[in-house]
Amino acid sequence: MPSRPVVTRFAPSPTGFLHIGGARTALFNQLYARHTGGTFLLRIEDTDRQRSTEPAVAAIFEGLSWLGVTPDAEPVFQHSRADRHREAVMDLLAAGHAYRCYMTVEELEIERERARAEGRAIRSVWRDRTSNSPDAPHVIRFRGPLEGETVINDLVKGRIVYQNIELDDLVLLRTDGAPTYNLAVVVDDHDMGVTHVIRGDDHVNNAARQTLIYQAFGWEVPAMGHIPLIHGPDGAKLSKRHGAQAVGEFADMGYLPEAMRNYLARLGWGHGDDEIFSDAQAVEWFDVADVVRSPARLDWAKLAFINAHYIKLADNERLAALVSDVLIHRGEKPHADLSARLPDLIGLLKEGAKTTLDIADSLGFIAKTRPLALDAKTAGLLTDETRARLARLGQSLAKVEFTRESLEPAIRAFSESEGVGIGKFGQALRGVMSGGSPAPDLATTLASLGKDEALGRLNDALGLSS
RNA sequence: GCGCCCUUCGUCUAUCGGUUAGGACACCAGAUUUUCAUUCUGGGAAGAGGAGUUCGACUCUCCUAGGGCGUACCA
Repeated sequence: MPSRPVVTRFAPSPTGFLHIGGARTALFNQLYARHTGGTFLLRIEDTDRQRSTEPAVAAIFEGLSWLGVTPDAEPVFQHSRADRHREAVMDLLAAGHAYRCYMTVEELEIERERARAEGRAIRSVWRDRTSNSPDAPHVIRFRGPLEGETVINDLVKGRIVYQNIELDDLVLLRTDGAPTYNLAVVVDDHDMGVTHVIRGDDHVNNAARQTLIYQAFGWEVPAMGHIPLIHGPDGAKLSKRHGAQAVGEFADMGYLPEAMRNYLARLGWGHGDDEIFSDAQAVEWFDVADVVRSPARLDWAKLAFINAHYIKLADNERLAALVSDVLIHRGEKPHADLSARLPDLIGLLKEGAKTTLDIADSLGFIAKTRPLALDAKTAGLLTDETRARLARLGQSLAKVEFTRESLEPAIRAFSESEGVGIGKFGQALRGVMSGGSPAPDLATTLASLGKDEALGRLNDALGLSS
C-alpha cells in the first residue's frame, strides 16, 4: 500500500445525471482525503465519446457543487489524455503484455460461447499469432496470465481472490484507436498519483483486471475500497419509481445539502450511535475501513427527519431565498412586501417543516387576500355567541403587540376572562384567519399575519368595518 | 451458466467469542394540546436456515437459501 500522502478521486462517466449513489461515493472519497490530510480529485471518464454528453458533465459539476463535495484541483477529462493512453499501450505491446487482435465480431461471438462453455474468460486466437497484414483493422488486447491468482485486499470487503484464468484479455485500444476505460483508469490513476481508489461495488470485478495491468506496467497498485450500492426502499436497484435518483431531484424536493451529506454519510457508514453530526465530525471520524459491507436502502422517512433538523438550524435569510425560488417555480411569485417579511415568517413557520417545500406550503394561508372565503367548517363555527366572543377578542388583541411571545399569554388571558376554554373560540379564530387552509398554532398564525391583516380578516368575517 | 460479494428489529446501524443484543428513523400507546404538527414519556420489534470449531458463538469455518454485482471494441 502506498505510503505517500493520500490522493483519492471520484471518477464518474458523463452519461447521465449524477446518481445519488455516485454522490455518496464522491462524499466518501472527499471525507477520506480530508480525514487523512490528503487530496481529493475529480476525473470525468469520457473515453466513450459516443455516450458522453455535455449536459451530463454539467449535471455532475452542478450536483457536486450543490452537495458541497468539490475537488481540490481542476477536474481532469479523460478523453484529453488519449495520446498518453495510446503511448502506454505501445509500451505494453513492446513488453509483450499486449497483442494485436484481428478477430471479427463473428469470431468473437464464437470464442465467447466457447469460453463460456469451458468456464473461462475470453482469450483471442491472436494471443500467440501475428498477422500477415498488421495494418488490417484490429484492437489491442491485454495479455493476461493463464495461471495463478490475483488478490485484492479490499479496504471495505477484505481479501478477495480471483483465479487469473477467469479474467479475460480485455481490449485496451479499440479498432478506432480509442483507449478503453480499464486501460485509461489505470494510466490516469497512476499519473494523477491516486493512492486510494474508493468506488462503487460494481467495479470489484475490474479491480483484479486493473491490478494485472498495473503489474504489467510495473507500477505500484493503489489501495482499493469498494463501497456497496444504494438500493431503493424495496431493496431493488434504485430507479425512477422510487422517487428520485439524481441529486438534482433531491434539491428540487426541498432537501438541504448539509442534510443530504449527513444522511448519505450515515447510509453505509457509522460512528457508534452518532446520527447527526457536522461536516467536521464526519471528517474526523470517517474511515473507509468502517464502511459497511452490505448494500443499504434509501429511507425517505429518515432523510426527512434529518432534513427537518437542519431546517431548524438553517439561517432564515437563506431559507427565504430557497422558499422564494420554490414559490416562483410554482408561479406564485411573492409580492414585494411578502418577500421582505419572508425571513421573519420562516422563523415562525419552519418548526415542523421537513422540506423547504413544506415551508412554501405553510405560507399558503398568509398569501391569501382579503376578504377570505371561509370554508363550510369555519362558517358553521361562527354562531352568534362565538361571533360576539371573537369581536371582544379582536378588541383586546388590538392592544397587544403581535409577536408570538405576547399573543400567547394574551389569548390565554382572554380565555380566562371569558371563563371558557380556548377550544370555545380557537378553532373559529383559526378558520377566520386562514379561510380553512392549514395554519400553525394561534399565536404563530396571528403573529405571522401581522396586526393589520389579522384584525382585518377578523373584521371581514364578523361583518365589521376595520 | 460461471465468477465475486452481501445477509442483526420494517429501515439505517452498534457489537469486533462471554451484553437483559444498544441507538436512530418509522410504528403503537399515553401525556400535553387551539386543527395538523411539534414536544415529552412508555412500548413492541432482530442475529436467513443447517452443520461444525469452542467451556461459550451474532461474532470464526463450511453448506444451503435468498439478494446484489460482473461476465462489452460501456464505464
